[in-house]
Amino acid sequence: MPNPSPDNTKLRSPEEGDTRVRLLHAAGEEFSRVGFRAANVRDICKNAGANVAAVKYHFGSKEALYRTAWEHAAREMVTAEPMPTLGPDDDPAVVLADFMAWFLRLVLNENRDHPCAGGMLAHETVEPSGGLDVFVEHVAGPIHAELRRIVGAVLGKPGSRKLTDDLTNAVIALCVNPKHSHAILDRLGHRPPNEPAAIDRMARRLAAFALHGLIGLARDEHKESR
Amino acid sequence: MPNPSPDNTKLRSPEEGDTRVRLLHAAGEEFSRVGFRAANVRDICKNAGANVAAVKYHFGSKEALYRTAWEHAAREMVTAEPMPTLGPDDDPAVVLADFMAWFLRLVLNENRDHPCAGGMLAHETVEPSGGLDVFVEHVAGPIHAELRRIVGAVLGKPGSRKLTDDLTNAVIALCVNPKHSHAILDRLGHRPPNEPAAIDRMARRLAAFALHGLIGLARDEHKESR
DNA sequence: AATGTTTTCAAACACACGTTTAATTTATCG
DNA sequence: CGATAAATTAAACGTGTGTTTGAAAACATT
Repeated sequence: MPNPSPDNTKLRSPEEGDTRVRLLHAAGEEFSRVGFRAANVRDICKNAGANVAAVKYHFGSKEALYRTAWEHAAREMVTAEPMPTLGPDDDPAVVLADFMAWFLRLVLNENRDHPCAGGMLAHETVEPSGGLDVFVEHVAGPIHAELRRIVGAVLGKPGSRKLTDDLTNAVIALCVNPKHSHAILDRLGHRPPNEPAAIDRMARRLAAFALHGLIGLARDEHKESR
Repeated sequence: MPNPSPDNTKLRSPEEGDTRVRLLHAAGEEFSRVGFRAANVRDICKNAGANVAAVKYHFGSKEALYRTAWEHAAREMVTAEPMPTLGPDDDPAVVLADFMAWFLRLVLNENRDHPCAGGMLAHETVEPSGGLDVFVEHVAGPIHAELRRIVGAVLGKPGSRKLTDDLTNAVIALCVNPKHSHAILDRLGHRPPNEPAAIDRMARRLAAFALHGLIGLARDEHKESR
């Protein structure tokens, strides 16, 4: 048996698997930067100050290392900051604004609590190689579900399923696009913000935009149906 | 001199460079599917019914082939259907809706006039390798500029630069996200539409959403400033 | 037909990269 | 200390892949 540290994902004690942890860090950075396929095991090991064979010894293969890095990243993303949820007495409009600000921070504020997840996700979206399932189950799924509830509450009366879905996705689009289209926006001279204050300003704007859109649309539907 | 067909990009006569054209087609498909790095010259040549050496002979290298395929794709994207523009007597709201419908068709309706551009763009966004510059100059740039004019007109009074930029990007986000997040939406059970009718329905919804958002925000600004 | 040019082809080259091996060092423990 | 296990290392292996070569085929021109 080549892998004598059979634990699942995270380091147990801060000491165990020193090189294992370093490898996981370096791997996260590299996978996040260039994606699974383009990532280079030798480079990862060099950055981790480890030998090439270490990845086989500690993880088994490049792919296993990738999966582990993904679990790591997904967990970081979820635990970094709690997701706002809609309580029974909350004003849906306020919660929506909070939610969008939180979401935008999650997406844009890459350098802090979850340095790899964003980049890994971007690559995984375009070139799925397994990590997406982990991500959807632990991150995207819960986010989507809660946001859908909030959007539904803002819309008021039930409304069609498809409409709520489309609008939920629209709100997501607003928050996610600044990151997704980063490379293009850059070349167009509109670099997305990265300091918390600027992110918050943008979030407020987008929330206002979304709110007006949602309640306006709800009014239209209502008018139409009577 | 190894490349005796020195024309810039497109086929002149339907006969010239038969294998050259076949190569360009196959390359477009493959690059669109898996991106530059993961694309395989041998596979491309096999699908084109050409020899491996053909890519060197006709284009010079894999990278040159990629650039040529990109120019091809960008041109297809631009010429497929004319972009709606805002004339002096047009209603900005109507033009915005038209524009968004056009944009959404451009993005989602992959299988028709520009089968490769969408996929190539997606990969290029995540892993830039040169094609992005071509794309931004010929496609993204003009689209962004015109949409910015339209958004400005909908907003009415000048308004801050940054606000107009953010909102332009917001509208773009609404149109582009269904494609970008395709893999995730799929796993969540919300497959984006691909038949023209469904695309149009979605476009109308998103346009209404955006319109309410824009004029609502413009009202807020106005109120705030007096 | 002869000659020169353009195009195609099978084979091989060169190198990057994931993986593996076998030996060496380091840690653990009776 | 000495023995067993764990961890690390340098070197090599095998394969995938972009590129190149040199010759043959197809084509054009006189």
